[in-house]
Amino acid sequence: MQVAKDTRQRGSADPMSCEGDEQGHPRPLGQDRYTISEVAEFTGLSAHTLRWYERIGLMPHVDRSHTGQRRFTNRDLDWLALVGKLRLTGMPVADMVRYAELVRAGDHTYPQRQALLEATRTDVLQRIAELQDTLSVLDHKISTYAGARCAPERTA
Amino acid sequence: MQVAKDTRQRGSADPMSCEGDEQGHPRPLGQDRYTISEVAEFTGLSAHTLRWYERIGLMPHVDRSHTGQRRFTNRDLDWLALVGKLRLTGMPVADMVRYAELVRAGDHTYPQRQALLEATRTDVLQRIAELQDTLSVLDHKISTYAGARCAPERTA
DNA sequence: CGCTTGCCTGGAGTGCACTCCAGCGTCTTA
DNA sequence: TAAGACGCTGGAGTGCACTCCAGGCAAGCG
Repeated sequence: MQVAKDTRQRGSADPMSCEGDEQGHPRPLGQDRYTISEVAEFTGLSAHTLRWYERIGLMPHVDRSHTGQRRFTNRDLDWLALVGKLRLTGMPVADMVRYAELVRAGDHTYPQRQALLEATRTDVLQRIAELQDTLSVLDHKISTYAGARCAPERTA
Repeated sequence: MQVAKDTRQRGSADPMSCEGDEQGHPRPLGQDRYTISEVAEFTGLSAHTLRWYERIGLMPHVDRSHTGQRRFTNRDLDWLALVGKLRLTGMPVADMVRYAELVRAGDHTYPQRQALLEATRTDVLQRIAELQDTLSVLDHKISTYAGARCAPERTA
């Protein structure tokens, strides 16, 4: 399990790549091969989590050094950035795995991927609306407390 | 554990109450004493969850009928509505319990409650910003898929 | 050469927020 | 008054998303 030569260098972030063209990371190093701990520090995920993501298929298979250590590319970093965004939306990991599978399956899954993202988009819009609603509730209560003239409600 | 007479009727939602004056529920029944299943249907929480909320101190102690069954009031419904909102913000249940404790502790905790809500508010604002950021990423990717002219990225 | 540091693996453990169960009592409608 | 729906309790179980562990390579250094 630790003999996978350092093969092809997967041309770094070419500006026309489709998965992972988000907004160009600060690119912590000029390099295109990061160790797991570099990626951990950079993404805020733990090394454990990164390995786990790979195990469950949420990462495309990551390159290995000649001794079997993971070497992440800029493309991997971009993918992780997308995953991070999707995670913020509350999308379950299983759904992200499904999306990753579609990506792995090839170009012919474009329509499904688009549909999935559009569903997510709808979701996000709704969540934003909910939060704004919540915000107004909070503001209301805060102003009540600010003008602290309020009957003792439920306190015996 | 099942002898708690139907005592005081805790004057229903008087318009100046401090906890739970959000936006007036559709008030499913004209009554002020609801069974657990009514509340479950109304809030979307399960009866299990309602009992659990009470156990962990997230509900003020709920009235009981003469046979020990729970009888929720409009005020309880209002409280649950607030809890629902806070839950949407991703606030951990433990924090909501802390807030509930402050409410139980009496009026002198107004400043802490206000601080807690303001922290939550900041949180919510940040989360909205994140989601809007995510939204723009999604829109970008969706439009990429829509104009489906995109190189075969990571698919062998 | 030995030591430290970093990384590897499969599998077990954790924390959160429920969710369900067994076994029992109560209420309602026929 | 009998049947079936509803409610009660403490405690065990579930699903998710990590998080940690033991035991073991491998590279760099004094």
